[in-house]
Amino acid sequence: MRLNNWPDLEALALLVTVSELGGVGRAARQLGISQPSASSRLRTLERRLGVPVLQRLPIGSRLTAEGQMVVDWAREVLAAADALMTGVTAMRRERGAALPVAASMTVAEYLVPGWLIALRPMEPDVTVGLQVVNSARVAELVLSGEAEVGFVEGPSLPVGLASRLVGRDRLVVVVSPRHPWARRRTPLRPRELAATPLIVREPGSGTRITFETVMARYGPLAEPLLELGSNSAVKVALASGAGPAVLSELAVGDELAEGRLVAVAPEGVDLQRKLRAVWIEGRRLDGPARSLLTLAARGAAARRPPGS
Amino acid sequence: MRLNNWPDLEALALLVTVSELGGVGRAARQLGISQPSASSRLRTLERRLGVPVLQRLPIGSRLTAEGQMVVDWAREVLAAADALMTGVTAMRRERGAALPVAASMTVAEYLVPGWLIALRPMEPDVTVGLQVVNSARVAELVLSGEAEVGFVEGPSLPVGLASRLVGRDRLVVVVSPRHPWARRRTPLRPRELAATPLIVREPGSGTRITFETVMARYGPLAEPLLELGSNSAVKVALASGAGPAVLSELAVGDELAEGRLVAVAPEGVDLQRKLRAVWIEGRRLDGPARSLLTLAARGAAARRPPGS
DNA sequence: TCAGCCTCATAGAAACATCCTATGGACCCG
DNA sequence: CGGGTCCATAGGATGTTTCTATGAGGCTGA
Repeated sequence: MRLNNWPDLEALALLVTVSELGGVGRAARQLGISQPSASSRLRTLERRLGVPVLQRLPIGSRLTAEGQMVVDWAREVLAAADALMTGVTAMRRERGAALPVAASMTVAEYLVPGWLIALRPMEPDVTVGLQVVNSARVAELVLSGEAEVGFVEGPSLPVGLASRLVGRDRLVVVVSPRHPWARRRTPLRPRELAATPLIVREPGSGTRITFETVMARYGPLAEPLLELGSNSAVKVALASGAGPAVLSELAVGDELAEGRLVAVAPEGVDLQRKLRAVWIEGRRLDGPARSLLTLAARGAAARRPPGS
Repeated sequence: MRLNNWPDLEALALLVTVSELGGVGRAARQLGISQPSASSRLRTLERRLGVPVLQRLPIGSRLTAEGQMVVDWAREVLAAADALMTGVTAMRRERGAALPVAASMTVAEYLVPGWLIALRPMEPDVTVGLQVVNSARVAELVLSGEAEVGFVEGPSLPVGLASRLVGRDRLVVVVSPRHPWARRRTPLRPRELAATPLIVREPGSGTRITFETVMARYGPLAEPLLELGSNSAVKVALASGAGPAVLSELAVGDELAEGRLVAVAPEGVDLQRKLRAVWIEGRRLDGPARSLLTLAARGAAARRPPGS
């Protein structure tokens, strides 16, 4: 992760806008900067990338073939940055949010920003506040009224709360492709898994609790190999070849799809868990809260696995 | 897509490094900048985000809970930016690349950067050159020796080329959740699909050719509603509610999972296609080319759908 | 108890990039 | 050939980042 030579997100956003509007000046106007400023920024970007991305014509500007690719990649970067900023903005509002939300870490990290981005065009004036806490505390916050909607993971559902399924998640045992388990032919027995020191999330996290609850009947768990405070810290440890880890499928979906990590399914163990929206029982949600729930549930419908 | 207030990628990379090394000064040293510079940049980042992310202690710095989230989100942003820069860097090298590669657009856009990032630690000194062209031209470039390895999509495989499966992809018919088809209960008949004007990629693209080849037997296709030059341009059109589009599943995986787009499967039509690495028949690949193929094939194994 | 070593923060000057307004060159159209 | 579009360049103001040098605080071991 070297520091230098990262592209400038504002320049990328400008380029994307140029590709949509077909002109440097038009894009500048839309983004509220002057045309020469846009022109110069795009030139700087091109120099930095080392590839011409724009074909300047007297009637506007079109992308080169390379520019096409850059724009598509840039959209991914900007989408991730938008998720970051949306999440941070929601976390910043402690008081005074029109829609206070509490979510457990995995849901907050991987799902909430997407929902908020989708919510924005539907409810442009609503400020959402986000508290990231463990599932037990989510329930407390919702019951006390400090959060209007909560999102929890894991098996238990406190009384007094109504809930709706917003997604399913599965804990997966993953190893680096270089790890011996990546090539094992014999199935992984639950007892062997229980006896193996693992890289896990910190105590109290939903991921950890779910795993320990499910594994309880297969005997005592070995001491963790390593305890880390976030999903991505676990992934970093995995990347350097360290032992098996337990993570949410949401956290490692891309890595599994691209073969950067390998999942080892323990035989006969159901590590699926439900992700639920919760609110005070009997209370009728309306307005922004209702919109948010609809969005969240829509994702659940799409994500439902074929066999269930 | 407003211009202002995007986070600074260099600052995010710095924060991620701090989280890994546990200290501002240590991170600065690793990134080759001075410690006060790092300190000031992090302060600017915090002010911009509006949330304290670091707990400064006399023995180092630890992340706050918010900082943990920010770091995890930032890793996603930086991964996307890394893919962009890796792709652009590979495209820039016209001549003199130790490993010249040609790829069709979908493969180049969604898979090649990941492979190159994974290849980097294995072959640190190898410069990869990337040409993004349509599948027919990929075959030409490989046969003429201008590319050592090629990646193609689609049904046809020219003679004289050996190939290896590196992934499967499926074309999907997608609509926005607001489109009538998102709620249709009756199955989509191939003939109705053929008769519907669609948003499609430009003629000559692998996506378009595959679709037209498969649909040929269901009667003549309606004139396209819109022809666009890149996957993400199609997605933008979809987002504003426009009619059905045909895209690669690779391009819309996230949108489907999050419910931002809805897939409508045409009844009984197999839109799956194979993604293949190709090279000159009889030639034995070794060195970096072999490593690249191994990486690509590894992804294919992980991505193989359960039923095949 | 205190020197030495670590941590991060602050100060001030130099370098750099971006911003703007104003202008110029190229093209199209009536 | 004027008037509209487009993008590029020039020049000066502004703001940010960079560096080196120094300060404040805490741990550690003599």
